[in-house]
Amino acid sequence: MPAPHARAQTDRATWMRAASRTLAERGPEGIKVESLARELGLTKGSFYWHFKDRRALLDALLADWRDGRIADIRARTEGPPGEEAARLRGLVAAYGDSPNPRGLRVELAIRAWATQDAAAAAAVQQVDALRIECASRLFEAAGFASAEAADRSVLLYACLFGLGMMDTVQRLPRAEQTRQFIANLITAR
Amino acid sequence: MPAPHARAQTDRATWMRAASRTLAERGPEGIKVESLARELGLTKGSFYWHFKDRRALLDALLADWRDGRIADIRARTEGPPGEEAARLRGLVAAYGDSPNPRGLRVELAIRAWATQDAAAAAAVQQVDALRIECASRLFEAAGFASAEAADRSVLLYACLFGLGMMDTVQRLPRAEQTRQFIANLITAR
DNA sequence: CAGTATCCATACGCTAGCGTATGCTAGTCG
DNA sequence: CGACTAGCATACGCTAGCGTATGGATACTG
Repeated sequence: MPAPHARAQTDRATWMRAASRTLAERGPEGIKVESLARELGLTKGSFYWHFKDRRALLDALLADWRDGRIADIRARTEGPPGEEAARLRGLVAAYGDSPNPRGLRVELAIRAWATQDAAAAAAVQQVDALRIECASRLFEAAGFASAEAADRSVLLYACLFGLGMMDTVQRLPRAEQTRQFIANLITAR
Repeated sequence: MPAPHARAQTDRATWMRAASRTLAERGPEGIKVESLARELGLTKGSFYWHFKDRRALLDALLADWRDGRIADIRARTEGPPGEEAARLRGLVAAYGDSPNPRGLRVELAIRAWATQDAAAAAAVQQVDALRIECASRLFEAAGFASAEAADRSVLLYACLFGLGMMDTVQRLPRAEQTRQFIANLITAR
């Protein structure tokens, strides 16, 4: 019976997608079972069939986000040797591409959430640790010593999230040049 | 009748202080009239005498924060000429001093709030604009051209907030060295 | 085609929290 | 000493939202 299982996964994923959108737009407190149901044209009956309770949905969101981030980091940083410089450039440019894309909004929402929620904090911590580790390897391949490579990795992600929180600045005309300047400072010897 | 007026201000301020603590610890959604009342050993009767409604408390918090930040920036960056270098060092070291102090937690809570609330966004925007402006002047006094001074100011605050969001990294043993490394990169020629 | 599992709707109880209406008390003032 | 006000308490109505209980439909299975 592959069909029922597949359908169950699909509809559960539908709830998750709606919740993820809401997380980006209104934060975790904005994720309400009955609101999602209205939005999807369903009822709570469906929700409580797919999830034990509201918390289970939140935990599933966190797990999905964490796994997705981990896969993304690996994809961006691992690979055949000799292309570390290109991967580093790609990493630095990754989030800067579009202003406040969905991924960044979710990221910021979860990081804010992490200050109040242990599970969110744990997810953030795992993702951060791996990010620093993988980025450090690229910096080391670029010729930086171990300690400085780690420092620059921290700097990279701090700037990423920090700039994401400064909407005003992000919309300034010089925003693109500022991002370029910062990117150079991060990677420059 | 100076006494009644003074007392009214005092008790209003009591509500505000409690709300500010809650804002730092649980975010704006955590600020609930009846919770605060329990915490203060009072009742809603008192609250609704001092504030029109819950939103009035939130707006008052935002106004207080904005005014406080503006005063703080001015105090840190303005003054007699010739001491710009010292003031710049002080500015860079300001938030880095203690890990996640109350001020930073409030800051992050309000910035997260600003993604969903127009009033919070406006407050953040005003504060950001003045910060960039004042910090830029210090960088210019340090010899940087106008555009680069602005870029470095953005970088400074982005790192500040970004590092504040990375609790994990903040608690690492090398955290202090990392902060130093970043501070140097921000101010170095 | 009877049985069973899947998926969702309906209907209910319950709590937290906002806001209001009104009462009570202690000062203040004429 | 009566009237008035400031400051708070008490009690109420109301809504949003969580979770549960139960019924119904659809589709697959033997």
